Amino acid sequence: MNRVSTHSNLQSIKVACSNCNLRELCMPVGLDEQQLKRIDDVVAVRRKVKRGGTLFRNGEPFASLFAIRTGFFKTCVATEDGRDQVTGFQMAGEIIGLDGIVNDRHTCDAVALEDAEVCVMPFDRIEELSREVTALQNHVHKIMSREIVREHGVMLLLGSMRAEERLAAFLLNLVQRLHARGFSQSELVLRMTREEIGSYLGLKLETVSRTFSKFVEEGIVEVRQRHVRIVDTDALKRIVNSQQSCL
Amino acid sequence: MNRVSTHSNLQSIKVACSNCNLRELCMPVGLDEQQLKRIDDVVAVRRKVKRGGTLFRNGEPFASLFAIRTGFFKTCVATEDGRDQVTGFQMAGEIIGLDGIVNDRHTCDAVALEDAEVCVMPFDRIEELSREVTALQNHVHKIMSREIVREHGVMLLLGSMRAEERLAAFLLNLVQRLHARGFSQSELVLRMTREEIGSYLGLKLETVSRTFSKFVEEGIVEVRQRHVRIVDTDALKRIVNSQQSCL
DNA sequence: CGTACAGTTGAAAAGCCTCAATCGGTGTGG
DNA sequence: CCACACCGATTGAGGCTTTTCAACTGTACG
Repeated sequence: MNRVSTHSNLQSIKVACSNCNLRELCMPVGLDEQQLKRIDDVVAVRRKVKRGGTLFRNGEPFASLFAIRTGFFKTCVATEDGRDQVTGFQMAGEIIGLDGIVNDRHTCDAVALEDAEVCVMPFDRIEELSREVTALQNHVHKIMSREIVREHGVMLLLGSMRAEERLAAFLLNLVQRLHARGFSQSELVLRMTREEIGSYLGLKLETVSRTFSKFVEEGIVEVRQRHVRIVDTDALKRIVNSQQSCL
Repeated sequence: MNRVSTHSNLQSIKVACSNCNLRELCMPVGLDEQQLKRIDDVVAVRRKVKRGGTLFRNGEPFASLFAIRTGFFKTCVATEDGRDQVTGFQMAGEIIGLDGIVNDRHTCDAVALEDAEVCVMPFDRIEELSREVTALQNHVHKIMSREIVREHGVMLLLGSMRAEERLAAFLLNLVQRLHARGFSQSELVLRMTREEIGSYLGLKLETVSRTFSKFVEEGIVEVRQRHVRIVDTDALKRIVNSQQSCL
């Protein structure tokens, strides 16, 4: 099932971006041999996180960015009064921890939704090397900018979409990212609960569940627990761009 | 009224961060004489934008970041179907345009809500110089990370707060940022319409208006058009951290 | 096999939105 | 200088979406 399952159980194995099959996702392209070698040195160690475990927590000192090798994470922020908000779901090849740079402390929690392994990239090493390798510098900037743009999209979703539109947009986004990683365009396994989906989408879990049921009734998707099969992708796309645009 | 109103009308005046009174807001601190000089060279020109004018638009090629010298901006994203979402309000000393880095095109509009002037900072120059001046490199990273963290906060607001909490959080945030720029802690002039506030907060303009009225009734603020005087800051803070936390 | 937890579904309530009318300031032209 | 128009803001009434509370079902795991 998992395309990227060729990792060793040994922590001590030589970690090398240069022959990592996820390189195209988290590293810059078009590097020469020598630059690749140097980038290998950035990734010092890998780290495993069990399902339910945290990669980092709000308030912890920030030292490294993490590239996800396998597994699935959520990041969430919380207020003092206990309310919390999922700010994103991250999968293989994505970079996590950018929030910690500004104050040298993490400002959210990163929780593994399934057993995961990440590449630890000490941020001072990244800064050091990106002073010398222009492509890496540019890449770091693009990754951060991409995260800003992604969050703009979430703000649009939270600020102006109704429940059906939110869930449709969510499913399309997930399946698109999974497809980019070699998975199906129409089938996916949700790694998160209805409550976590709801938190991300600004909805209560009951509303998420009801909206799923509605999609099923309308023949747009098939749902069996966390297994989702998208039957009518175009219908989902139409829902996202609806906005009762009969004007 | 405007603390930073000593700008010249001439475009050709020597632009220098080294003696800009906003330097502490947009540039790194602790630079030596020589580094300051070099940073002066990053800011090539200034640009004026009239009220209602755009600094950049969605789809336009990205080349520069902009540091706001005077004036007030909003940034907004839009869907094809015409719905749009204000993603932020920016004031003097803040950096705008980070969204453009990832695809070399801007992905949102930046609109001046009052006559404004910005420092144009070509991004390739920034990258070039930040390879040599570590403090600048670090600063750029922190600015981007700060934006990511800010957006996390907006997501929390949009995803889990009710109208009163959103408006209270909004007012507290605005007045805090204005205070950091030498303005009053309790009085402010809104540069945006109720509709723009609503768009940012995921509410309709009528709801914003009603919520203002409610705050007035409760003696928390005084409102005369866009002039707002915060009478009871603690009450606003209590509203933000409410979450019917009688648990 | 039973317990715990995730998910579903129903009914009622709350909150926000929509539509509509009105008010108030600002700016313009007669 | 006043009348009018325009735009932003306010307020009311009714409707719709989502939430809340509750009961119940299904699945996973010891």
